[in-house]
Amino acid sequence: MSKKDINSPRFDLIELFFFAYRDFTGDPDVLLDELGFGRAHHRVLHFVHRNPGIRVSDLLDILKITKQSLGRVLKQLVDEDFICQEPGALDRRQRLLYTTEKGTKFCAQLSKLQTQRINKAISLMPDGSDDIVRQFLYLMIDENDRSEVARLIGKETD
Amino acid sequence: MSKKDINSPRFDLIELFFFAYRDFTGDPDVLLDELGFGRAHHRVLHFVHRNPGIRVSDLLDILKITKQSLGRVLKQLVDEDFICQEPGALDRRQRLLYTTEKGTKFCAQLSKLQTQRINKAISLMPDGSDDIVRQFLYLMIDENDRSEVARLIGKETD
DNA sequence: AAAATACGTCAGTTATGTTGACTTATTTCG
DNA sequence: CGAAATAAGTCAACATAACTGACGTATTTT
Repeated sequence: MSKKDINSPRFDLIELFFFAYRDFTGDPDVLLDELGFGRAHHRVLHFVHRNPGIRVSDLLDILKITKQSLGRVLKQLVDEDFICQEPGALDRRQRLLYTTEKGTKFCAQLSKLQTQRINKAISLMPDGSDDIVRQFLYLMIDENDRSEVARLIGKETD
Repeated sequence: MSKKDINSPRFDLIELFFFAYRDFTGDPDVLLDELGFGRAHHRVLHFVHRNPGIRVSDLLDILKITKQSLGRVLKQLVDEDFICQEPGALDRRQRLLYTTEKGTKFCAQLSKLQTQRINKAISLMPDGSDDIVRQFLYLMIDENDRSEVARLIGKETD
């Protein structure tokens, strides 16, 4: 059996994933910090921006946190006019979530930073690499959740 | 200009990265929880295992956390016999860190879970995909830190 | 002998998550 | 119609893992 057989731990990929994700999430941290926000705010803002009119309970499903945790950061984002709430037209118990203009602009700033990092990386790689990377990240997700994620990211954005 | 030009935010990769990393780190959480440990313990244990005899200050550099934060989890890992400390032979101020047999075994369990997830994903992808993925993750790291990471992951493990 | 270094520790704070219990408004269903 | 279910919010208490700042101790360097 060879030294690097099928059961060898993939320390390289494990560690690269750790460092890459840390720096990837580190970019927005600076801007968030200036507004007194953290990563929790970023996640909420991002998924509201990407899913305008999302219900609170669906946002909880995506983020997999509790109502109370979400409540705290959501309240701050609403108070500081990054997110607004509208009662549902069909079901008025719902408080559908939207980013305000301020929220949308800030969100664009944050995703621009992350996109720049991604584009710089991809630009140094062979053609078609982005598809490979996309496929890898998709397959790293729990099998049960893949279809829901596919639905989420399948949105057109303009 | 096309609808998806060079400046379009890469929402798909941004979100895939988020979900993939969450599930990737979620695997070990179950085992860690049984021992009353968290992800902080995992990171410390992992990097000590991969860098036997590492100095505390070098571990701090890798993890980019404070001495006080490390101190808490390290103390628990030492108290519960997952990590041991030896005074440096040349400089006795140092407390060089090693995993105990117990720590080594537990570490192997954790990286096995993560390796399985990686191998399952890679096995469904074209040949050579792992090199592309490795390259991508490497290029996502801050340029300044890449050489140090390269040194870290370049280790032979058996 | 003094200064620098490696490490540890005490005290207090913050961000983000948790559980459990309860309220209010609204919709659904027998 | 009235009871039950649902969507959302809130209060309180707690856990984890990070942070800052200050200080102590052993050891090495200058």
